Amino acid sequence: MTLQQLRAVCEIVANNYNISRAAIALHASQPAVSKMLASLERELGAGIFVRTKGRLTGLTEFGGNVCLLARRMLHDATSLADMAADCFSQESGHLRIAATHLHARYAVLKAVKSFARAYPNVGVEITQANPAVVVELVAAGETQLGVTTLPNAIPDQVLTLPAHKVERCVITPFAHPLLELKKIGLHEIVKYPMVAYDHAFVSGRAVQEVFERQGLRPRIVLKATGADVVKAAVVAGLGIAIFQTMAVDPEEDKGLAIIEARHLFPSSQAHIILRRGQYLRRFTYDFIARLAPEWTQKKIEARLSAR
Amino acid sequence: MTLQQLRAVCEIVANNYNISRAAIALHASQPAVSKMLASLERELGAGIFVRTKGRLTGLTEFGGNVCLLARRMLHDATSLADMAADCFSQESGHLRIAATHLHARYAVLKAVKSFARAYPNVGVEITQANPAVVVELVAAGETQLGVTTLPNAIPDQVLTLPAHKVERCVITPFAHPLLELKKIGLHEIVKYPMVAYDHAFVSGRAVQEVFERQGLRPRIVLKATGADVVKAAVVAGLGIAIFQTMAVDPEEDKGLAIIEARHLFPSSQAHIILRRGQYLRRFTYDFIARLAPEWTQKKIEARLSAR
DNA sequence: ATAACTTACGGTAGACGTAAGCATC
DNA sequence: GATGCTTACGTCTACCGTAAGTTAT
Repeated sequence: MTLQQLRAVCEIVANNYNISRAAIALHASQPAVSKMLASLERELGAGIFVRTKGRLTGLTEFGGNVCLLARRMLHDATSLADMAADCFSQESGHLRIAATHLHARYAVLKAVKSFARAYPNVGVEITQANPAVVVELVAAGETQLGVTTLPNAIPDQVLTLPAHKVERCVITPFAHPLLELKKIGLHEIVKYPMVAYDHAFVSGRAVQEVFERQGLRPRIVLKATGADVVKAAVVAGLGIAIFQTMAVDPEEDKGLAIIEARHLFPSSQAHIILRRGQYLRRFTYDFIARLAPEWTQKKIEARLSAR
Repeated sequence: MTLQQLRAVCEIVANNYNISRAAIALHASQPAVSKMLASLERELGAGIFVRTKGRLTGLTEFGGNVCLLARRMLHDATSLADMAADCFSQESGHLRIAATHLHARYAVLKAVKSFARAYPNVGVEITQANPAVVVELVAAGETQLGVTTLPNAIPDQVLTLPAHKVERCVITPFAHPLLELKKIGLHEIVKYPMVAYDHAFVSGRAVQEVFERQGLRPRIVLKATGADVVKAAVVAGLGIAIFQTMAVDPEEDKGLAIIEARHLFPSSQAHIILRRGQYLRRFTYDFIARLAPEWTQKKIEARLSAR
């Protein structure tokens, strides 16, 4: 039994039972992967994949178990390599992060800025995805950490550390009637035309529900999917918008006025997602500290070992 | 990184940092093992063992972590092989059991008798050891299961399933005055000379403490370390003895009379010891069922996955 | 015809064992 | 000198890639 053979099995599964694609992912020729699989199945004396009409179409029951154990073994192998890298030069390697668009754009990017200066030899990769996929990527070990609001289902392979809160505010052009008020409420906001996130976005839906619960129907003049588009629309005077406070900066966003509205809209909690049993490089802990200073290495290790 | 390299590391540790012995255990030449280690350390770029004066004397901090992960990976590998063997022919393989002397001699041996008939191609090995070592052997994966009373410390790698109780009785030669009594008590027993287990044995000490607590001092005419010696001494009329009920059989032990005494002496609990995360062959479950019918495969799997 | 897996075959890297070399006790 | 690890070297396996073969869409 070889780690390479197990790698082949996992990669074949990850590529929809297509040996050719798996071969590409493994930087190997297609027959080589075919033989890795064949030799492993011969050694174990049991089929791992279901073959129909000369193609792989699925895992046998046994194959499913193989896959689970193989994944764990391969994760352990990378943990070993990571640990080793930490022993001498802790300053080179790769840090892969999965995050939802907003966190990637602001919280993560801000942390990366200072991190990249401190670790010039660490390559940082940010993958954008929705919350469920972020968690999956971390669970699969594709990325060392994730930053997202929590999706509905959380596999027990991952650990979630609450980080910063996402508060909401109202953004308006300069010189808007709302700016005159001492304290704003939903009824004032709904008087003015509004630029909104598309429904598909979690934050968009959360805001919409607040209005619905009060029986209010804001007049949406534009729906957009990008934060920058929404901002530009507000600056252009198309309407006001409900926005994540973290996503707007008085310095950068000239032409925008910000009205705190955390009392009106639910704040959501950003979480850092880690994979249980994954060895984290020192610089990964450092990165997390830049993202959420309250999560020191000691605290994280305590959480990882507990339960 | 190769599984073989990891095997070498673990075996070197298991053999007191002696590469030569590890080589023998691995059925390989000594230079081969030396090179496995060297190539692994070179690949990882970090020392695993502490070398002083040209010899290995211990693990580095990193090496300790390597060892832990390596062990898990190798366990996973054997689990894979075991699972595979279960897929087609579930009737050949090896079953290794660690047990204390008494359980090995009676409970385990009895189960092995019928098991061996059912699985002629499964080789059974019984290792005798004291409770602490039994648990260690299971924790290390050296044996699939252990049968013993619980030692003081139980590592969390193992799972303990309560099995049969060990009750005590009084054995006497035929035609002994005690046999006339309807119900016996400590005060009656202490009147007669006694053959006893050596103090060193847990069961010997447990019995002795019962008398001491009552301020009674039985007259010990012989101390012996083997159950068979004690029995023979009783038959010979040297005295009576307190014995584990399971260790005496009216059929086999001619010349002995048995008086139940479970109300006088504490009964101890035998436990089946399993390693968490270890894949158990079907025949292993079958063996456990012969040992303790209440522990079905389903119940065991539930316990293994819980916590 | 194309996509996809397997078989065939030749080259090469690396793994292993024997033998020799060094160090320590 | 005995024990124990490393280096050196020759052999040989087995792994990999190229290329051809087979089968289903």
